[in-house]
Amino acid sequence: MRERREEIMDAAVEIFACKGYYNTKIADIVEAVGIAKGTFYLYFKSKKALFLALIKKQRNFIEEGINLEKIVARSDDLKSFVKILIRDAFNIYAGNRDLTIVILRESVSVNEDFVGEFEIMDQERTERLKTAYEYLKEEGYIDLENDFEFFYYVFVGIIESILLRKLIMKEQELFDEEIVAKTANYIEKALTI
Amino acid sequence: MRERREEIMDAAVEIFACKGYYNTKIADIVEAVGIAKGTFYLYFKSKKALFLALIKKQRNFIEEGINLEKIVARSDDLKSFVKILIRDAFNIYAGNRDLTIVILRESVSVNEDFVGEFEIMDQERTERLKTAYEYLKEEGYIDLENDFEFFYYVFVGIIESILLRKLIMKEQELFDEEIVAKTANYIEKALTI
Amino acid sequence: MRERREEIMDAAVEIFACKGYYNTKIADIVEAVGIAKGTFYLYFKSKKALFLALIKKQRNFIEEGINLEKIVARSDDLKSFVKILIRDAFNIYAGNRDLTIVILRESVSVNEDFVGEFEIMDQERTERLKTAYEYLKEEGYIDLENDFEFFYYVFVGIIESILLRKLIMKEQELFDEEIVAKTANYIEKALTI
Amino acid sequence: MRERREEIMDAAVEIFACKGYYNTKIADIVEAVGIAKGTFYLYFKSKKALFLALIKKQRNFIEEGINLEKIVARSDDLKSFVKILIRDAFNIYAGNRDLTIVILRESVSVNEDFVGEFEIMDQERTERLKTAYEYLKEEGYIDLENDFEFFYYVFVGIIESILLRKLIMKEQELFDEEIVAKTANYIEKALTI
DNA sequence: TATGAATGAGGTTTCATTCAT
DNA sequence: CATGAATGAAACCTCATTCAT
Repeated sequence: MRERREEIMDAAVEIFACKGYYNTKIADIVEAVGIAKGTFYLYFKSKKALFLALIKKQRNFIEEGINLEKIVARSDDLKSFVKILIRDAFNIYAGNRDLTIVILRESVSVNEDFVGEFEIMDQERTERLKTAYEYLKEEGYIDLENDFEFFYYVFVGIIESILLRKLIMKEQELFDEEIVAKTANYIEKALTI
Repeated sequence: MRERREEIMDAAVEIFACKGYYNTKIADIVEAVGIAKGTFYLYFKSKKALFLALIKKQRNFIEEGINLEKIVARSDDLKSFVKILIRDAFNIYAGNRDLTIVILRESVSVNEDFVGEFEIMDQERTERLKTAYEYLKEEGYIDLENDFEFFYYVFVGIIESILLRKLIMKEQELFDEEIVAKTANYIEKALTI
Repeated sequence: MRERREEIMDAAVEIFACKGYYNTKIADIVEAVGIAKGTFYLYFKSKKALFLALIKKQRNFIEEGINLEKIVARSDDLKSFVKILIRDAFNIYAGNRDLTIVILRESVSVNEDFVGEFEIMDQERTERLKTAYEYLKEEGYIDLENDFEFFYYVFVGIIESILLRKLIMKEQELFDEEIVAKTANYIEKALTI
Repeated sequence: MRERREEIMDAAVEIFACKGYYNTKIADIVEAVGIAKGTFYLYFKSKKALFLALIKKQRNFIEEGINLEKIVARSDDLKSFVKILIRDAFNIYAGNRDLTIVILRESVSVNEDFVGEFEIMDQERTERLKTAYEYLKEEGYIDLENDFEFFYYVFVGIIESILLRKLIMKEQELFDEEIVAKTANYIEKALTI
């Protein structure tokens, strides 16, 4: 039997993705899981704690799914680097579609309860991108003129834009190789002189 | 004296931008304006109606502030077109910082009350971009291989990414000519072969 | 120009008849009259005061419209007495349909603000009926066994039952001579040995 | 322990009977029961829903308490028929004094939320009376001249008139055999040639 | 007289959380 | 571990009434 705690998180993610954090009631979640309200509080001390656990889960997925050293090892130029990075990223997101939707949406909206956590997530992403940026610069793959700020905007902006529209349309095969290639292509062009 | 209705909208925008839609109470708004609760309901029949009015306001700003025909008339190539478009867009957003934050954030989160309105806003943006896209293609400024889907992702993604980070840091001079130039430059490169 | 105060009362009666006392807002009334809210309070010190004025108005209609001495003078037996009384009553009610509906309905429902007034109205009616009852008994038109309590139930019950159904159906010619005759007939039979 | 839902209905009936629907607040009801406000909404989704449940309850009492076939079986003539019917009716009403008061009062007043339900109640009563009327006519107990409309007015009017006055005076032994006999007697006389 | 914007007490309803069983 | 009835603070909204103009 799967862990009760996991069960709750899965049900919550599905409902959060559909109705948003504020419009999801504890009653909705426990009904979906098939447990009593009191039981929920045996596993999470509050609704907020549940959401924090979801943020943590997504952070773990990303940490495990994106290994810059491996990507560096496998790539020969800017294009291949970007492509591998994007493929890895899309794999993580497609494999956790609802969780990704939830985190993406709520991180953009404002909730003082979570703002600190989302800042940490963003810092982690910034560090990963910075590492990548430094590597690409050292290798001469991107021009010295490029500053990190816009490197970040291009990467994050294009990917999040695609994620938001693709994930929500619940298509099968969201991120096939063609989309990966195209995305990588546009980002690479933006970053090349 | 400024219109009471405008006063309420302005106060609401400021608080929504800071605390989000759900965490903002009518009590917060009326306190900020310095009126009684009942007075609020003389001007808006509900909290939802207030928010719909804000969406409408932003739609009007955009409609008035972005005139593709004028941009076309003033531009000679892809670079200048993108630059003028971005300058206009940033001007609108910087001139209505809080409103832009509010709309941007809540449009990403999920609220069944507004989802229809945000879809309309997105359709309007899509149409504007489509017009631009067709123009650029006809003029031979962008390659025939470029499909509109990614044209949209690049434009919207990069701009929204910049907006979200810049607006929230409440700096003065958010969108000076240098940033406009840089943004235009990256987008233009992404869209050129 | 008709008296403003009368105008307000007339509009109020129409709306009260349609929506009931509690569901009628001062806003409804002033809108119907075409005056401002403040103006209402120049003529009535409160919603309650308006309703009390309506009760008073109905009491006056009844007092003016039903003259037992005249009825006695015109009648020869139980049947003719009852018939004249009922014709007079129906004339009053049909001539003030909405007001009658309002008073009838609210007198049955409970409102501690008006309960005293309605008790007075009922006492007045009881006294009128008692006078009639005594007269009929003296003349030997009704049997000695008949007690007043049931005399009252028969008269009031049958008439109110007819009123409630007839008035609400907004027919023309509600109380023609045939209905008067029938009503009188049934009441007369009930009261005869 | 009695069902919580029943407890709430009983308390509500008592207060509605005393103060009327509009003047009764949820706060009054929960205080009477000794529960918190939220608890009320575990059992009824709104004040309106509570009232609809009370209407339903009264309809059930009447349906269970008045069995025309049994009355027909037990009666030999108009007088006995009317007497049994009235005894049964008075028993129901006396056994649910407050509920009867509430339903009677609010059915006369106007509330668009319940008007449909009260129309159904009236239709059911009309059908019951129609059945009785047809039976009495077939048996030759009432004259052919009698039309149903006035049969209804006489029955309903006299009974409701008695109910309203007797119930509200909160006497013990409201409907003893003497009152039943008298009521039956007057109605029977009204319906006989 | 007349106005109508403003008031604020008071109503209904929601829902995260608790706790006795 | 599990339950689910109960809680009550806090939210949204209404509307009779006031008062400065």
